[in-house]
Amino acid sequence: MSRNANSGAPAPEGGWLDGEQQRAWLAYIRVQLRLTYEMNRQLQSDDDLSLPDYDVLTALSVADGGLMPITVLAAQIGWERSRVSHHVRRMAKRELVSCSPSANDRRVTEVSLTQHGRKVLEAAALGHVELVRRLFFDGLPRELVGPLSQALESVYANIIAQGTLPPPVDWRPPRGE
Amino acid sequence: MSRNANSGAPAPEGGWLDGEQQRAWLAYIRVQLRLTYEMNRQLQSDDDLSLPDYDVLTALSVADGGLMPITVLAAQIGWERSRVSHHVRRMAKRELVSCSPSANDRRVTEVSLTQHGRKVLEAAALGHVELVRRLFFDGLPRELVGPLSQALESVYANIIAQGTLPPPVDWRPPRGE
DNA sequence: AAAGTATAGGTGACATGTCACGCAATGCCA
DNA sequence: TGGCATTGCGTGACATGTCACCTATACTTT
Repeated sequence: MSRNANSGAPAPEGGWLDGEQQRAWLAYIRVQLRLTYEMNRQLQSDDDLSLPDYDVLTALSVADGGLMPITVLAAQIGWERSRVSHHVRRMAKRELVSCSPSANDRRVTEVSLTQHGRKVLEAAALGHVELVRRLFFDGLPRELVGPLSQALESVYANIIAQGTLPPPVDWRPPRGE
Repeated sequence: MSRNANSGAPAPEGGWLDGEQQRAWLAYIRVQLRLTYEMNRQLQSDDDLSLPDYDVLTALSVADGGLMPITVLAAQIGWERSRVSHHVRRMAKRELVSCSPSANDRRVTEVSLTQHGRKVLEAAALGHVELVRRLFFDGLPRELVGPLSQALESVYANIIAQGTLPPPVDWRPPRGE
């Protein structure tokens, strides 16, 4: 087990991950693949929404005034801007969101939740949350919820720091170190 | 559906997740979205492989004889069979894998790693693992690796039990570990 | 053995995601 | 004020993923 302290050089350099890390990584990948698939499927068949649709609606629903520039939205949900651009156009065609140019800065397109979009989201949230609880939390022992959060939050902070996408607007690195 | 195993009834029934769960879920979603994006991007630009390509190659590389029926492959990596079918056809066009009918059961298509495919995978693995270490494990305190594995393995077992996709062929429900 | 059922896989239409690139509005500065 | 880089987005071409449905082969029953 833990033969090495933290961020020294615990891994076989230039090679693989060590045993413990490999176990964690395999578990992560497996969960990720199936969970994404299942969520997509449930939303699609129950609510006629894709998981990406749902991500967009959720982000907008918690935004101030249910309204957000495309760039900000992209940073919130970790997408490229062009992906957001394509996607909101399609969603606008389905009346889930609407896009309008900002008066302030005329380069900016503000994406907002429509009445219909909000209703669809509220309807979908129930089933989605139920699925998440059933697939994810029903399998997760109570005492591991905290450590899991801590672990993933650490990882997230690191991804923000090291990755190529900009952080969400409200992001601040967790407690000093 | 399964009854609530936690006698404390911590979750608002039919409603949202409780506070701790919400925290875990938000962390999970954030990590998932960005990490997937970054992995895809790195493989694409460094090795001319998509993340799905990599998943397929990896699964085949650990298979007995580097060879696997489509259905088995699909179960291993948590895809639908038709997705695998489409994808391996494209990969075959790029000489990364090859498909041939099984002599045993003539419904079966065996997918196998080509020499070229194996070389490409080996070349890509270095950079990919490096990225995983940098983005994921460099941000993860040593002492949380174990709990994280445990948590995700529990979740995975539950997803297998509750989900719609078949388990991998070598999967057995975890017994006290 | 004929008929019915289950299983492996493929296909076509369509939605989605990515990349490279383009345009227009803005900011900067000599 | 006239360049010139920067920023916010959109677009087109193409790769990818999903669903509904199809065929062929194997298995089971009668």
